[in-house]
Order: sequence, then structure tokens, then C-alpha cells
Amino acid sequence: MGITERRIREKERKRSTMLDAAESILIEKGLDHLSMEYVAEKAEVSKGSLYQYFQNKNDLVLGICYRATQLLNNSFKEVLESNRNGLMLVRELGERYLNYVKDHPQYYSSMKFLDNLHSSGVGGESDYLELCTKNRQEGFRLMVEAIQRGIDDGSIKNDFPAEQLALLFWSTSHGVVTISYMHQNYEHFKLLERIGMQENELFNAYMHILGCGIAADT
Amino acid sequence: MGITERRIREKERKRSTMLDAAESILIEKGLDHLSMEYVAEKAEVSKGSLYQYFQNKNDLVLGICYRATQLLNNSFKEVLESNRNGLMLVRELGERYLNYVKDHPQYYSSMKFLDNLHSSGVGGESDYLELCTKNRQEGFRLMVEAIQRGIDDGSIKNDFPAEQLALLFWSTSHGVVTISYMHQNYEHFKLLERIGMQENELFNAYMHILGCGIAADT
DNA sequence: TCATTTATTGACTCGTGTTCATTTATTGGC
DNA sequence: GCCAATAAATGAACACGAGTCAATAAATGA
Repeated sequence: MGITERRIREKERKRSTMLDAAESILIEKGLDHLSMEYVAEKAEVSKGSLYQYFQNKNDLVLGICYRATQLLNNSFKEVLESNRNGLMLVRELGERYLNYVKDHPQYYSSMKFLDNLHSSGVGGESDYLELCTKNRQEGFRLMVEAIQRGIDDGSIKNDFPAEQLALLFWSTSHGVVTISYMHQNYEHFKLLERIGMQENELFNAYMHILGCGIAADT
Repeated sequence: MGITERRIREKERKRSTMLDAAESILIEKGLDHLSMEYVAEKAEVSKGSLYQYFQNKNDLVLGICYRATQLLNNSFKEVLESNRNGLMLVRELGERYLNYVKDHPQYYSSMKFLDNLHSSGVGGESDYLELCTKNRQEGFRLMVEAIQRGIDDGSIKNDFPAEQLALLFWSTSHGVVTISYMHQNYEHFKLLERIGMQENELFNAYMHILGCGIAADT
């Protein structure tokens, strides 16, 4: 049956169009100003149609988040294909994360949205929710792998299990990246300027401090 | 005129009652389920009355955030009254921050709300917004002071200016505390369990890593 | 060609933030 | 104690956006 297959492809294409519309709104107006009405208008469909492709608004935003996590994970996987030592890999992961936020702030905001859902109980039904959560776990797993390789190759000290170091790296880098994000996207956020710090200095300092903490003694 | 003074006091008392109501809702239901209607009901006033005391919903939530930042800053100030060395002070600040989130999750959620406003442009008019922002800056300043004292007394190395270290400590600890918050408040967040980590281990590991990074060589 | 299934639509409901004309309470002067 | 003036409280009314659904249009296959 080629027809039902084409139907499915068509449906996926339309869903993608709608996500494109939502994404462009996210870029130009931000999550606060993303309404189903506006997405429908941009995608040139009716509001009702949106609900044939997404269970609700959360689901739609998580649809973008799914793209976001896919892209980030793919970038991380690339890093792990290199055969540098583990510490270098970790550094590279951090750098990629930072650049990712800079290049795709709309994706980052969708990931913040996911985190909010995670920390405030469930947010209604959404098929994408599970997919996003899985992707995030996969991303974390990639960090664990990088660190484990570092422990194995001796570039990272083994004071802590790889998972625990990964969690620390995950959470702290999240904090640093958030600062960077605010600096990029919020006019009135002048913290970096106020303390006379360049943005890349922030990351370098972070990696320096972290490096001292986790690098094996040479 | 004792009467206008009493009026002002009365007004402040009522405002406080309303904030109490809002806070109790925040505790039992969370920010997502905080509606002006519900706050009015809890505070035993009409919905319209709320708007005589708060400019809008954001303002009300930021009213709670004001309490939150006051409490946290006072706790930080206490720490700085001690005359331990700077590194110990920094550690104590982190520990207090962690306990604060554990003891007052509703305050933490209001501070997250403030951060969201900060990173998504302004959120309408609110007198409390400025007050909260000021308080946050003051909190940051206290961190800078602790670190500066550490640099001065030699317990913290001077690779970076105090402000930059403070920003790193600020942002990274925020990330770690967020994990802890999710672990406390979100049933399905089992990351720590999954990697076989106790909650206090997370903080200790964080301080250990950070300590290696910033402590002066002994 | 036509019955059946699938997709699309926009008017509708419903919840919630916000406003405002009206009502009620408080004050100060007589 | 009474009355005008001021302040506070109220809830009906409005705005806006999420989500629903009966009606309509399009696509399919016999």
C-alpha cells in the first residue's frame, strides 16, 4: 500500500511545517508570545488543524524540544568519535554546548521548557515528552562516556564514579550556559559587563576551574 | 497624623496576608496552579482587592520573590559575620543555599520565576521587580565579598578576579541546587537514584571539585 | 459515480488575568 | 450624631488564549 505510506509521509511533512512555524515564532518573539493561534496563522492552517498533529500546546513545544535534543546529541556524538583523551572530549562537549546555545537560542528555550515540566510535575499528555526525556538521558549518557574514557585513559582522576562527575559537569555547565544565554538574549542583563568579563572568558574560567578539579595530576 | 500612618501599616499588613495566602498555595500546589482567584479565596478577599495591593500577577509572585531574596541574603550576611577564612565562607554559602532550597522550595520557585522574567525580557510593570533584582545583585555582592576575603587571606588562589570567581560559583551552584530541587520536588526525577548517588554526596562532590579548582595550593 | 473514510475548519466553551462602575466603609468637620 | 468627601472592596464584565466539536471539504476505492 503506497498510499498509506505517502499519507504518513505527508502527515509528517505537515507536522514539520507547523514546527517550523512555531520555531520561527520562538526565534522572533520568544516562548511567552507563542500562541496556538499565531502558530496556525504562520503555518497557514486553522487552529483546529494543529490539534490533529499535536496533542496540545505543550506537545507542540516539546516537538521543537525534540529537534533541539536531537541536534545537540548528534553534535555530542560527533565529539565522541574523535580519539582525543577524555578530558579533551569533556572540554569539547562543554564548548559545543555553549556554541549550541548561542546558535540556537530557540532550542535552548525549548529545553528549558522541558526542564520546567520535569521540575513541576507532569504537563499533560504528550508523546514528545517521552522522546525528549529519552534524548536528554542519551545526552547525559554521552557525557558519562566521555568522562569514563577520561578515567580509563588517565586524563581524569578517579575520585568519583564517571556518572557522578558527569552529573556535576552537566549541572554546572548548565548554570554557566544559562548566564551566557541571558547575556545573549536579554538586553538588560549586564552582569558580565558590570564585572568586566568577556563571554568567552567565562567559559574558559569555568573549564579552568573544572579542569583543576577533575584533571588527573600530571 | 497618626491615622495615615496606621492606614499605611494596615495596608502593609493586608498585603502581607495576601502574600501569605499566595505562599501557601505555592507550597501546596506550585506556581502553575497559582491563580489570582485562588489567592483571593485563600486570603478571604475579592479578586479585585488583590489588584489594589499588587499591580498584576507577576507583581504578586515577585512579592514572594522579594521575601525569598531577603531571607537568602540575610542568611548570607550571617555567614559573612564569621571570621573564618574565605574558602570556608564560600563553602558555607553554598551549603546554606542548598539548605535554603530544601527548606523553602516555594521561595526557590519564585526566584526561578524572577530568572525567567530576566531572561525573557520584561514581564509587565512591577515595583517588586526592581526590588528583587536589587536583592539578587546584593546576594551576588556578598559572594564576591566572601571570595575577595579568601583571596586576601590566601585561602583562595588569585588566578581570577573575585567577581569572576563569584559569577562562576553563582552559576555553577545554581545548576547543582537545581538538581537537588528537582530531586526533592519531582516524583519522577530519579537521576540521582539511577546513578546511585545520595543528595549530600552531590554537594560534597561539587565542593570538592570546586575546592580543587579555587583553593590556593597549601 | 458515489459511499466511506480522513482532514480541515472556525465558531464555541471554558478558564483566567485584568478592569471598572458600583457599593460599602472610613474619615474629618459641624 | 449627621453628612459630605475620600478610600477601600466588590463582583460583573471584558480580553485573550487553550482546547473542543459539529459541520464541511477532500481523498479514496469500489
